[in-house]
Amino acid sequence: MDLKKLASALIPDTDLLAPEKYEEIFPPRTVPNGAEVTRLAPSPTGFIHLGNLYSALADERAAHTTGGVFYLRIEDTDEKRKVEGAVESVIRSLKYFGIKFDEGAEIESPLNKYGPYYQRQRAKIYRSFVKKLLEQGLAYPCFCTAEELDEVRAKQTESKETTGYYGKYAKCRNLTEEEIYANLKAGKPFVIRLKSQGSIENKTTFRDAIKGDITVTENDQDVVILKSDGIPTYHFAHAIDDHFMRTTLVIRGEEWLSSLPVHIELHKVLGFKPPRYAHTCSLMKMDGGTKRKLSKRKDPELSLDYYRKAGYYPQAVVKYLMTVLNSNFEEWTLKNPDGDYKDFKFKIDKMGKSGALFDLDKLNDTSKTEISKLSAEECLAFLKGWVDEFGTDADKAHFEDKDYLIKILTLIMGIGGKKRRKDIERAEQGVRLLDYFFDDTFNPDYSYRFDKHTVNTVLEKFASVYDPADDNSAWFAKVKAIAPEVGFASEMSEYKANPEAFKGNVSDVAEILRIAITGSPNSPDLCTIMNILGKDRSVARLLKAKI
RNA sequence: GGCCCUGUGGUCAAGCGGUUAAGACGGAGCCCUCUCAAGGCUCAAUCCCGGGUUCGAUUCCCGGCAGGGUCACCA
Repeated sequence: MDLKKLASALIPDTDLLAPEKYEEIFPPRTVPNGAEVTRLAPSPTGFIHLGNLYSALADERAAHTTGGVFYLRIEDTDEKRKVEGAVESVIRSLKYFGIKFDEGAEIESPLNKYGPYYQRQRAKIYRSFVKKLLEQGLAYPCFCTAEELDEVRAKQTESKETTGYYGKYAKCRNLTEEEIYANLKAGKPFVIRLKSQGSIENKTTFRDAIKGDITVTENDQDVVILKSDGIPTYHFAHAIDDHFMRTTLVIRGEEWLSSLPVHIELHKVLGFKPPRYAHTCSLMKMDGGTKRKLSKRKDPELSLDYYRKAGYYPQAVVKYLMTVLNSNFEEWTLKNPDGDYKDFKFKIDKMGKSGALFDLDKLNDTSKTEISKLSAEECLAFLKGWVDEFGTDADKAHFEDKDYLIKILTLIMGIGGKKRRKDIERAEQGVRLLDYFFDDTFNPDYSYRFDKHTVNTVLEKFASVYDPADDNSAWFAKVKAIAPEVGFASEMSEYKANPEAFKGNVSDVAEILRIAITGSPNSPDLCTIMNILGKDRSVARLLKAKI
């Protein structure tokens, strides 16, 4: 068979570059020794999720802790999946979490020398290599229809054989020259398949950067490398792109592990040295007693928008992910509470080998801790950012008064005190903590644990003696002074020694006042709250709260 | 089902043949305290099972079992 002629008939393009040319066009990168070149290669579905962020963070850290390059490539080989604006959305979302690319699709950079970074725009490159494989007899056209393939698969499943296009099932593998040209003449659509040289009898070990040594069986499937629309499949594009973009470390989800044999064979037939691979485990979730992979259809928490809407502090999400990525990160954080996570020595081989259950409690704790380290101004800026996008009209109006909010936040965050408070976990919840400082959102629940007389006496008495000029101890002295008037103990020690003798104690007096002022039995320092509210509003609230 | 990956407290996990089996989150309790939050202290809780190898296995080997992934002209 004249393979050269066949290759030209199948790939009639007249403007293809010789495959060897690409080695010159995309020369090895000049990066320091040991530097990793990594990439994030999403398909442009527009849905960027936690798994992408997780992977992107690993890529970004692997590249930047070694002085390497992290780039963005768009895997748009599947026309059906394309969504408008998806690429910008990926970049924007990752940027929100502090992850930036050095080069790639839609990235302004002088480094963009290995593009184009959209696979559809790389069709010529792929086709040049497919043609070469055809000429070498390492690939062949296949005219099987989807129906035929389905039929074969059904039969294989029924007889419990391995499904796929291989061995005796590879019908088109041995088509004669006449048959091929006849099919071509008849205008039948075709795909190009790899003529696999492997056998499942041969097993080798392969070193994965995360999983360590794994057993791989040679590929014997005649996988499709070029689809009938002339665009390559993921497998083929991966081999070509990661070779010519000079990727050193391919970090991807472990769902790719099973197609590793295909990728190894592809690199082999193309004459490329494979990159190193790191297969990460998936983020899992507990569902009805068993673990399962986080799913974008079922789990809203997989979407990054979920975290933005809930108002998680972006850096906290990143830090949480870092603890999942490298468990010794947490220990490092404890030693370097104010350290930049970028100073941590990320190691790809420290990544966990088993799928981690996504731990919302831990994320919450991380977010709370991160927010507690902010200055009042930083916290205000963060909350305002959330309010601008997701807040109510009342929230937006409240956020006009910057000075007032700074006072409130200084109190809520415990700034100036011995220890920071950790009341704000997320913006969505933190903004609600502000409600009682504004009359329009003050929504008290006057459920007192004491009788009418006691409550009203406390309220009236305190309203009459309250003076905003009082410092904390003067304020508290007044609270204590009221206690005996309603039969409460004014000293805790006194009460504890003889609880039967009193109806209550100072803390109960404070509770009544607190409910009146804030609408809730729990709050930060009441004296300061009243001070922030001012005398008129404080007194008004005390009197309004009578029953 | 075939193939591959994984298996230490409720969760994330250190651990690389001999340890009282770290730490963090969560839980319980105590202290502090005008409540809450924070903080401090304390406690409970783990090596999937069965065989080997070995003086000794959580660590090594084999076999089960369990969980996960994957079997497309999707990535």
